Amino acid sequence: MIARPARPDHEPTLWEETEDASVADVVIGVDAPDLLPTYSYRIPAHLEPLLTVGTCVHVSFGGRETLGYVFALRSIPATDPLAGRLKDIIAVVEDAVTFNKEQAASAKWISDTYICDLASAIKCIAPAAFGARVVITAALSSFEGASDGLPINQSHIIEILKRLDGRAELDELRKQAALSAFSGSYTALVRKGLIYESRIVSRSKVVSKQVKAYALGFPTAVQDGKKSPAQDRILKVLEEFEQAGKTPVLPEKLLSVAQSSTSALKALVDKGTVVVRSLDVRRAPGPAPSARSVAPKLTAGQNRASQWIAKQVTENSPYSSTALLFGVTASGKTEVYLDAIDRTLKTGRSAIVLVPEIALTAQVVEVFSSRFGDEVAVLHSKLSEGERHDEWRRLQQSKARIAVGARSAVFAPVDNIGLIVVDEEHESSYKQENQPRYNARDVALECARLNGSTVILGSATPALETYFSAITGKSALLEMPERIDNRPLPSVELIDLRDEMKEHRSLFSRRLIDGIEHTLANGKQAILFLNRRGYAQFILCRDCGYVARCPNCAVSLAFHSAWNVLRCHHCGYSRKAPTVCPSCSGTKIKTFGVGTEKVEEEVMKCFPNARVARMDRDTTSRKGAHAGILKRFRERDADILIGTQMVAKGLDFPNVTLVGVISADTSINMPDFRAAERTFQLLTQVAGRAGRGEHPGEVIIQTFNPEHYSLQMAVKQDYKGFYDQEIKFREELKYPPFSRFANLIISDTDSGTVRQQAQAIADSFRMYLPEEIELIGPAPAPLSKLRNSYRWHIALRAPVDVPLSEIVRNGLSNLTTAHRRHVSVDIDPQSMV
DNA sequence: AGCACGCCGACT
DNA sequence: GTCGGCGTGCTC
Repeated sequence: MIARPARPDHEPTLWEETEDASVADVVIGVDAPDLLPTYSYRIPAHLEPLLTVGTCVHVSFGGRETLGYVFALRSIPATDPLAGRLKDIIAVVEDAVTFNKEQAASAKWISDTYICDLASAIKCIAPAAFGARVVITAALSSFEGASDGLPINQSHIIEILKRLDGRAELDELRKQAALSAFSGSYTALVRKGLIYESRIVSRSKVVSKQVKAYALGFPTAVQDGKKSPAQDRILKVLEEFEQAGKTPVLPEKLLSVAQSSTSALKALVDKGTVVVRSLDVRRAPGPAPSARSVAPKLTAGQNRASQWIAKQVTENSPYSSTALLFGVTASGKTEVYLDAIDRTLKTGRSAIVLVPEIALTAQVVEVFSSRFGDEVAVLHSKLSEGERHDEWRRLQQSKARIAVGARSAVFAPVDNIGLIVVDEEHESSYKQENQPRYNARDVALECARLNGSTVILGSATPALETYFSAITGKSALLEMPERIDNRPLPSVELIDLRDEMKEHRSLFSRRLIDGIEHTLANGKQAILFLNRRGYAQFILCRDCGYVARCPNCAVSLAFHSAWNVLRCHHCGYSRKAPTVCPSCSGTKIKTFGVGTEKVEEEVMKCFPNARVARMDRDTTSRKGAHAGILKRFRERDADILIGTQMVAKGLDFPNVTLVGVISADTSINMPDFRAAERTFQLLTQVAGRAGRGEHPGEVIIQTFNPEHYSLQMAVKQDYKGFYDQEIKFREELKYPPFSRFANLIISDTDSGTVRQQAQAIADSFRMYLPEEIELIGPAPAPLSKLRNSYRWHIALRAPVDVPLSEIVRNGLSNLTTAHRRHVSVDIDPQSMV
């Protein structure tokens, strides 16, 4: 692709004064702060037919050349002051991975709402798009006498280029020349014609995987008369596939159906009777779907919900609507999703299904694939580049119309979205914890508004905000209060550890030990839940009180026995665990605060015959590890599954009759207004893993806070009881849903500077903040040092009806650029940590 | 982020 | 005069 130089200062002609100019607003793909969201370029007439929203274009920008993405197309009057200063689009880059019109609107919404630049929002939607680069190659026009009589820097560049055989990529040349003022001298050489440039667009390295596949060649007129039954069988099979429109055929498939060998196939290829073609194959994440399942008869509750949804996706389409599907655990929400998707596909539209954990995607995908086959595509962060590329392309080309995945699947490249399902909508994992800090549930609602789609928010324990919306009429409320087959909810029992500890000091109360013994004796399975990984929360020297702390973060190091290391759960720092105290050389080092590793050790000690599986971040880091552990447990190769919150959500194991919560106190004591809600949700969810089959389940929760209302309500599994109490507290203290928060995090490598900055930023905000917005702080952030940065924070609390993001954005723009660089914003934070 | 532009001192 | 060093501000 050769660039034509854009006219720097073109003179307006009469024609241009009377005609409007076609321009494209382009998002520039360079990583730079303080840029406008888009820059406008003139569209040369010959490129006009190629441009739509999302098209990748090659443009000149700020003296450089980069790629950008068309965000909007419009025409501007010749009288517009910009009109005379616009550059032309240099070229169109075809077949680039991009976004559609609705996604462009989503990106705008994300950048406005969560306060990030448009380019980062687009990076969420089309991450692969930014893999492409403009590569400029510089070549010497002539070797002879090229550098005679030139300024020293210019001849230096020429000499370097000669050494590189007269030709090099510009970046390489710049590096080799090692000149501080490279650009000036280089452009002078280009101007003089001593160096000429050529440009290509380098694409992302991920491409489709192609394999050999076979089809019939020209009509089989040539008969050599010889008998070759194997070849005949191959030809017969190929004819059948051809008629069904399913050629070319993969060799494994062809040979297994035809009962032939490769030699027979090879002979046919040599004769030309069969031809080889290449075929894109899907690098499928996970196993192929098992046999197709059929829709079971819906229960009364499922049916009521499905009827309402059916009405939305068929009659009300394309108007957007939202329903909270409030169904107790094991009430069969998945079946309602399947029914809704089926109806959506029948209207010719597509669907997105969000699940909160990667651990759950495999199970959900399995269920969905067995109903919808290849229509299902999977998207989550643990896919390989190739798998992601393939799934992405299948969705983009509408070969698959159901996208299933974690948070980022809300950006699945599907056209004409009819339905978005957000399963376990209350989960905090839908919130991205780095910039842009979007909540996929809220993005889904906005996306549905833009596409005119129906949204189903499913949960047994809805977020307070969601239930509040439903009962105040902002969305529909579909209730399913009964479990499938009217199975009873599990019985839940609280164990008061204060009493227990007086007589029996152990990780497991006597009641829990009894429970596990019974479960094992009956050939059933148990899940033990503890929301802390590692062996111990920290180690302490009994002689001098030394505690190993992270050098980069303000936290203690956790002890992991499997690797015998101390590890920081925030930054990943790790070092060998000491045997003697580094401070006093004492040997009485003790562990405190139990984690899942310790639970595993104790279980093996107390129940030596039980087969144990453990699932937490440490055992699931390897690709496919989730699926492996769950498969082992499902196939009853393990009796007890120990895990962190990944075992609490959505898993469906009919043989589990006992759930033990080792300690309910970790989440209840969090310094956060959502601590009670989190605790209630987590306990109710984990309790819901018990008794999903024919046998009733029981749940044993150990705690030092048995009176706390979130535990009391979890025992009764009474969401509405919990809601009534919690909503009063929220209203009294003006917490969401009666207000909205924005959290400003100020960070700096120096602890003194960060305090001053936080103070100055708070002062600046106070000057501009409308009266109804309350500024809380500044104060050191609960996690006051993270990855070697000291952190302070400022909380802003606003009434629900003010445009919070806009106000915060104004506040930020009034800061000095030095201050601005140290602030990161979290709109609607999930926690203030 | 990069790159142009402008002002300034050093050297032909 | 001309070159190159570095600070500032803009990028359709």
